[in-house]
Amino acid sequence: MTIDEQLAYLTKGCVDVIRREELRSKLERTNRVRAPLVVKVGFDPTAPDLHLGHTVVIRKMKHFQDLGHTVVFLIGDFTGLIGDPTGRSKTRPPLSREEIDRNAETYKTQVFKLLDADKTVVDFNSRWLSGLGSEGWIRLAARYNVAQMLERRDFRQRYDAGQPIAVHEFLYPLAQAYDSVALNADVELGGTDQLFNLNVGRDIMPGYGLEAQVVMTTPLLLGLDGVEKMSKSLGNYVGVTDAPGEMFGKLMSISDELMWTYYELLTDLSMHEIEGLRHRTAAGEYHPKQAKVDLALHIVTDFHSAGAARAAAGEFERRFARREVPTNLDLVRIEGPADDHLLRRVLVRVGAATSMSDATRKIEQRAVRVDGEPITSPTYQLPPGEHVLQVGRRFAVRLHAIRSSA
RNA sequence: GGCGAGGUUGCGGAGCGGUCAAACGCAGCAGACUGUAAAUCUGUCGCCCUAGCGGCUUCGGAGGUUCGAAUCCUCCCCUCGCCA
Repeated sequence: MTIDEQLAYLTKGCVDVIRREELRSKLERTNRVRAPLVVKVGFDPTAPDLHLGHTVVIRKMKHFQDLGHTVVFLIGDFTGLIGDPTGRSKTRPPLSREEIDRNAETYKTQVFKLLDADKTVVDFNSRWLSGLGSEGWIRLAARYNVAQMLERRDFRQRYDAGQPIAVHEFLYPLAQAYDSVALNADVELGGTDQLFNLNVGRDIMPGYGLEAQVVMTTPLLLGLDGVEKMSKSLGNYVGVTDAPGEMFGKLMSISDELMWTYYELLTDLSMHEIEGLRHRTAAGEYHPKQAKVDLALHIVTDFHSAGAARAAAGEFERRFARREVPTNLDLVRIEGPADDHLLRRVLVRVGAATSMSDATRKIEQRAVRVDGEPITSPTYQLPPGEHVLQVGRRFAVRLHAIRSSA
């Protein structure tokens, strides 16, 4: 790859690149002396449950790794004690060493689906921050001034509004910045919300006799709804540990428009290739559904395998496009007195309905089928034996009904 | 500290003594359609049952007034805006 191609690959999808020329000269130098760049990304030590939104920056790490650079996955176990300022939270209760280690392991199993485990450095910032000492902290704090701190928007707003800003809140960006010093980072990546913190590292490094790091930010990923950012609490997410079929199905539910954003942020395809696909779709040469299937295949392959992705695609086609009964259904035993075989109760029991009322509604809406036959009676009793129960298009199980008087 | 505004069903947001399980929008769920769990349209959207102009529990919390309260009164808790 030429330097220009490397630049394009590394900056694809990024919102800020500060500064592009510096990144270029770092790349030129590294190609010359064959020393990899140190690329640092910080992660919160609290329970990691990653979804595709988090993978945008992780994928960017991968891009650096693809080009032979050293990626440091930095777990902020020390900064976690401070908590990134939100204005509300006080210092957080410290996580125990065991909790931190456990969370780190969870991170690894999820993150190494994208990153190369052998080439990734996992580190903890307590390693240098807890030994910094009072003097070190004072020296560090002396590198920045209040006016600079107030450039951070939430600090500025609170200051202007006369709301309190605790002094320790200023320590967070400084600690994060010091991480860059300790690692002698060439590049720091983060979400757009991290721009200020990343820039602090950039600002203080020269004072420690180091070259300022390049700062790059990745955008927030929109969730499946295409409106809100992807978040677990909003339920519009795809978890990196989601099963292949679920992942595939969720991805097929995004809008045609959002699909192109996902192509940009969730695949390694170049912008040139993506634009090509987009034009062919607009021209009617490439079907939008096929484009979405291909996107889902890419992503499911990344987190599972090509085989699992193909299987998920086949199952999806069979189940939703052709409306056939899915294969490999779970088998649930329904055993008990007649009352337990009331269809509504069964729906709740197997998780197809959230309440008896919900189950009744679904039956009334002709959404419930037993052995392919729509059931419309709210008082339907499941006959003994084996049955396939389908509720709506997305839910199906095999049932084994056994009557007993007890 | 001073002065205001408000807490309603997942979210937003009506209601301001009975016809309120509570308008409307979003999300959700289901149906039709289709190129998919896209889009669009329709229905639904507290809980329970023997399914009915049925029963029960909801409108920050606790009391009270009334035949009857989400709607009025009292106290309490919390949030938010403006001034300092």
